[in-house]
Amino acid sequence: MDQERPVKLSDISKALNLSVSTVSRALNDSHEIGEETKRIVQSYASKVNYRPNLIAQSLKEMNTRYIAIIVPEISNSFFAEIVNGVEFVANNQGYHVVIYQTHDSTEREINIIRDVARRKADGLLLSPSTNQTEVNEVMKSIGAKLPVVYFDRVPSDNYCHKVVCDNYQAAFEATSWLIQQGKRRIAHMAGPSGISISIERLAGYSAALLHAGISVDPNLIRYSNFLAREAWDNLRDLEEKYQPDAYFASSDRLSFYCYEAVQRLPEPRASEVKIVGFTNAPFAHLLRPKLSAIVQPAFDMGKISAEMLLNTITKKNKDIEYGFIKLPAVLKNTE
Amino acid sequence: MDQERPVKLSDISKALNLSVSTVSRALNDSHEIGEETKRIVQSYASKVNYRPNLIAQSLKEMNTRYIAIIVPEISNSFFAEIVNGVEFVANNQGYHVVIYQTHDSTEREINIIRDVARRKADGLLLSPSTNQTEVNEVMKSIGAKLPVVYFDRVPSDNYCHKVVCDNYQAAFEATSWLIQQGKRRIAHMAGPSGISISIERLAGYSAALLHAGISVDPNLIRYSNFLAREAWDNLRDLEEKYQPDAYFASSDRLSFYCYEAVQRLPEPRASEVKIVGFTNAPFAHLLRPKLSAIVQPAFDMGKISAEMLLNTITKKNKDIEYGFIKLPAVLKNTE
DNA sequence: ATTATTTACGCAAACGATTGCGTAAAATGT
DNA sequence: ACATTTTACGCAATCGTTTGCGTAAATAAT
Repeated sequence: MDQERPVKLSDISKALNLSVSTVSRALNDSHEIGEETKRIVQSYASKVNYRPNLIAQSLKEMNTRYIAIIVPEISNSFFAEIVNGVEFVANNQGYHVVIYQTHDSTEREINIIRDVARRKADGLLLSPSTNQTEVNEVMKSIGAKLPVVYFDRVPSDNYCHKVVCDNYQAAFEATSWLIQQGKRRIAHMAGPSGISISIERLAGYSAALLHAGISVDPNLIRYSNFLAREAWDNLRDLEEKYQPDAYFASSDRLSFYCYEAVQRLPEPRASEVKIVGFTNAPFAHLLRPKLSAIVQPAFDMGKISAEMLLNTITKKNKDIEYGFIKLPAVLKNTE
Repeated sequence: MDQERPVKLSDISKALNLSVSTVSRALNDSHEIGEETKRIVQSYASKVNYRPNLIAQSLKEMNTRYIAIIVPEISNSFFAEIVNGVEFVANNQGYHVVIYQTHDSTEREINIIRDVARRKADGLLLSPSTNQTEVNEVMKSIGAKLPVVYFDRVPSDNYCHKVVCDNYQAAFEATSWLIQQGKRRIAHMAGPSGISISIERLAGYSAALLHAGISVDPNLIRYSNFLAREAWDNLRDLEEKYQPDAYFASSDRLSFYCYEAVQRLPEPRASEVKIVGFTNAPFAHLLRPKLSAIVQPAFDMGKISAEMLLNTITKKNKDIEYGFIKLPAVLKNTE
């Protein structure tokens, strides 16, 4: 019906016969405006439903009061929980959080990072995709000014803020538990090689084996990028050639793929092969036989990441003290 | 090291001894700029990594080239798939998608809607929370101009764009299947009363019962908002007093709560009670005993929603033809 | 050769807000 | 009664773009 455009300051100023600057100051409760005028302006503004145009505000103030978080996949419970943690602290401090997902595509990721920079988000939380070097290039080319905190998958250098869980320790515990269950041919379904989490988890896995006097068999270690196809091929090949008696899976998705593959095996293997995997899926504990789970403190990781980010945003001081937080993960749903 | 701020048009104009307007036009490949000048400007711009400030651009052009989608919970597979569908078409048309979640809080939802409006998103995809009337108020108060498409949960009036699945039909089929399995005391775990999906699913459930000559027992119908607590209380109460022989669950979460509650029952009930629920969880089929699932065409719903939205954004013509799309859902994972 | 047109650029005004500075009138000080 | 401060407001610049219009020089038309 009434295609009324949003009301702006000049509308109010005309209606009230005041200057735009007076209206602006009145709405911002400036001390240089008379009480009476303030009342008039404020009541009129709320009557006509005035809302400041954030685009204009951002342009003037050079900040946007929102932070962006880029994750591979929002449906992944681990990342979803991280987002929740981020929102928890950001919202408390008056920041909005906008969420982007990359679907593990470097191209999309770069596209998004560029966009976030050009839209002048006040900060960025990033779990970079497989292609670290390319992403690094982009991060450099966006002309600084954009505070970043990396989480989960993090760069190796120390001149950035990082929040992770103790992947080495978690992998060590998980593998040790499998060994303790009598397993010795433990396959490791790893994520993409080269990224931090894969490297650390592999190290923990290997250390646990060696610690138990079991030699590390490279044939039992399989890297999968995030395509389902690769994982399935790896699983089939492992079953055909090596028949592991346990699987240690390095991600949510890999855990479920493993589980499904094992369930399809003929008995008694289907119920003998044990699986432990990284997963924060809230309903993983409903599975029978059990899927043992390394649960990461995702919510806390999100909270801490956001705190670090907001600190570096608000702190104008140049003495950048790069933070590196490592939280413990716990092994759950064992019998 | 070098805290170089992003380069802007005036930097280029100074360096090249040209006016800002010439630089702008050269970069936009305007016909009124000489080929030679264009080359110089463009090559210099790419050398210094110039990226237009989208805040300034948006302010001038009065559009932002992004759309927002607000969902209750990103970790819910149903919504995650919808988001994927939305991204699929939006990205193809040069729009970015930013994702917000409300955690089913009306307060957060209103907050976000206001923010989206003030940041001048070009459009909004919305699955409104429980509190329809309050949200409606807000939607009216933001001064039109913001195209909206509702999906999943939709308002009852016909003066808006809507995309849903055929909840009535799906509920009818699901309930009929349970009846066909010999169940007669079928409980319905419904979502919040009053919202579209609850109403339609209840209607389908009731119709199926009546169609089979079974009377509808109000005691077996339980509404739960999105707090786990309510669902658990309802489930316990149902078991204590009525011992249903089947459950029809109206959402992802309720499906899993039901499943867990039933699994905890003593045998033989635990394996006799059948459950069918709305869920798009990718690993629901791994559960034993089975959880039968009504799977919604979420990706397509997202695609269609985005198409409708982008149509109304680009179409300047006033003849607003409100669309109402209803897609079929399928019953899967039955035996 | 004179006029008409095109080419290639610059000036300045927008977009909607904030803010430093200037200045009348009112209030205060002496 | 006169100087000084305070109060309460308006003017205009600014944030980084885009774009309508004006205009000198170059080219084309007659």
